Amino acid sequence: MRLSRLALATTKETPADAEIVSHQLMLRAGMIRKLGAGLYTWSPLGMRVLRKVETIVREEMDAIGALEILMPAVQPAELWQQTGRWDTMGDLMLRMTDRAEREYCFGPTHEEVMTDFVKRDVRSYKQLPATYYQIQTKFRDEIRPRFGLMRAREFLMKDAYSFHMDSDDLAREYQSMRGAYVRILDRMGLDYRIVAADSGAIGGAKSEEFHVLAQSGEDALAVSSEGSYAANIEAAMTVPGDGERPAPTRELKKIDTPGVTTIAALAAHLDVPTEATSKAIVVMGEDARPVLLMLRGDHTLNEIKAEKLDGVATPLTMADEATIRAHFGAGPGSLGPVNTNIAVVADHALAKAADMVVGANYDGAHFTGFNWGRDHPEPRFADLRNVEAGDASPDGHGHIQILRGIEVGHVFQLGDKYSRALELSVLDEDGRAVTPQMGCYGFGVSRIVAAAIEQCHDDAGIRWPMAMAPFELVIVPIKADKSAAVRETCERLYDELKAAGIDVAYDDRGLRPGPMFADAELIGIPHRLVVSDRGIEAGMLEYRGRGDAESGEVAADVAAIRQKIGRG
RNA sequence: CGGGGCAUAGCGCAGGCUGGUAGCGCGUCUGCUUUGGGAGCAGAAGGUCGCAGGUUCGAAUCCUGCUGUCCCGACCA
Repeated sequence: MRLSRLALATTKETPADAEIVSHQLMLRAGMIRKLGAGLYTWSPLGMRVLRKVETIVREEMDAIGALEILMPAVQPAELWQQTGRWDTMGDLMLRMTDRAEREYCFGPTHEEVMTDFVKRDVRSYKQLPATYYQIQTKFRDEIRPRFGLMRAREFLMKDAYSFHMDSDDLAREYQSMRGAYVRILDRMGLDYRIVAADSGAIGGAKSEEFHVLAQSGEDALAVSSEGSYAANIEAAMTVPGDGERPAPTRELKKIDTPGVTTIAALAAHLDVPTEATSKAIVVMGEDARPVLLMLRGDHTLNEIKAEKLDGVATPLTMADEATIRAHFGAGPGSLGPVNTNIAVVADHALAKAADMVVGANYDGAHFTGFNWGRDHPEPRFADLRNVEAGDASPDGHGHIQILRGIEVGHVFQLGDKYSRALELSVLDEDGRAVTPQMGCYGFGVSRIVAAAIEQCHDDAGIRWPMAMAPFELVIVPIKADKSAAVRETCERLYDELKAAGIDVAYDDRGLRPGPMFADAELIGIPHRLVVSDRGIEAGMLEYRGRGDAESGEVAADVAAIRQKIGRG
């Protein structure tokens, strides 16, 4: 590609409304332009990157036998009503009405349409298993779109769906798809982790997420320092800990703690470490009565774990102050298990605690010397808290480290949630109707472009991994307008490199060297060749890799160049 | 949806308090000179100051409403 024809639109200045580096660099490099909140146009330069990602994804999907299709972006409401998601999706779904007042949505995902498609054609076990995928634009009306493409409302996603006669075959395909994702990310050369995940609103059993590691990542990942355990912090287990609970040594004693409503203030007031205190959180139960959740003072509640507790309302709802006062006689900050008949669920970390500090259910008072069994019946113990750095790893090897990640892929074993709701049924070998098991597998095509930049950039701009770069190599002429030799050498190299299958850019824009170098670095081309009279006289070109500190040389012929850039 | 910003030339910003000819930098265009890290000189184009009302002789500026957008929170592949 001749850069004079690419409509490059780079800028020196960083747009004011771009917060994270990938958003800033994509705007500066002219890869995308904002149309509205969470809506972006991809420029010719950006499209080159997007297409490279799509190509890798498509190749790996095809390689595991997934079949490409393309479903409508606009979907009738009826299908969504059948699975109940027309109501449960809420405002995330962009809804619209046609001229006949029929209701539609712009698809935020495609389980319903996919299942319906299979239902029309698949009748026999002989037609399964089958895996379909598409690369398509989704729209999710995010409450708060942000960070450019990282959390856009309209985005490009590869979504795949598989159908199976039984869960063993689903598990097999799940592993196959997981392997394809590993190969996709390996080919892209990104540093990533696979973590156990909560399956969230989509439902289903086993699920794992693929995260590109980056400091700006929105997700926290709990990863074992020595073992293989890795989980999204939302789903990461904590280890109960072993040993016996010490015997009580102190009497239950009420103490005045006026104005003390936070753990930090309580610990300071009593001159004890925060882990010697406890915190009480009141959530609504399934029967409209509240449930008291108790954690060690220095721990934080994992709301997903809390929501899954038997007896706790879904979605998790914090009790308001009026409800709390009605049941406890005190406000938040002084709550505890003593003298209540409210159901108590305590985190494992409190199971081995003795002589605890708990709220007294009187404003401005706490108890010290609280002991389970003696001062309150043994509560139900459960895993309620967020895992923290330094915790023992659940797999028994090493401790937990917290990493930040950007979720770019998610694989689920869905089970029969959608096939059952949409009455998909096929006949097995014995002629019995079976509801197929489904898997679904998402991959954020546009998001991974941003994620790659978050992981791969420097002060000068983007440092694409080779597989994602808009061009592999750029030819930069020096004083081309003065030197026929420079022009001829550039043209010859450009033609020969193209013929050799190298994705080469030729900067024929006639700019001064500075802007050409700056643009090449900003848009992140991995290899650069500089053609000048003084090099031509020596039969050499200047070569510099995007990450190199210094320029080197390479002979001015295609074989030498190919060797230099690892394409020999 | 709650809280907080912002909206003036293609981009980044000043001006606003104290109402009176709309400015700066970058970019763009023309000419000449330049050509190894975002050139110099000279000239030029480009703005219903987000929208709608109001106050006023007069509004970018003051008042009211609306819209858009960004940030924090809850939510989320």
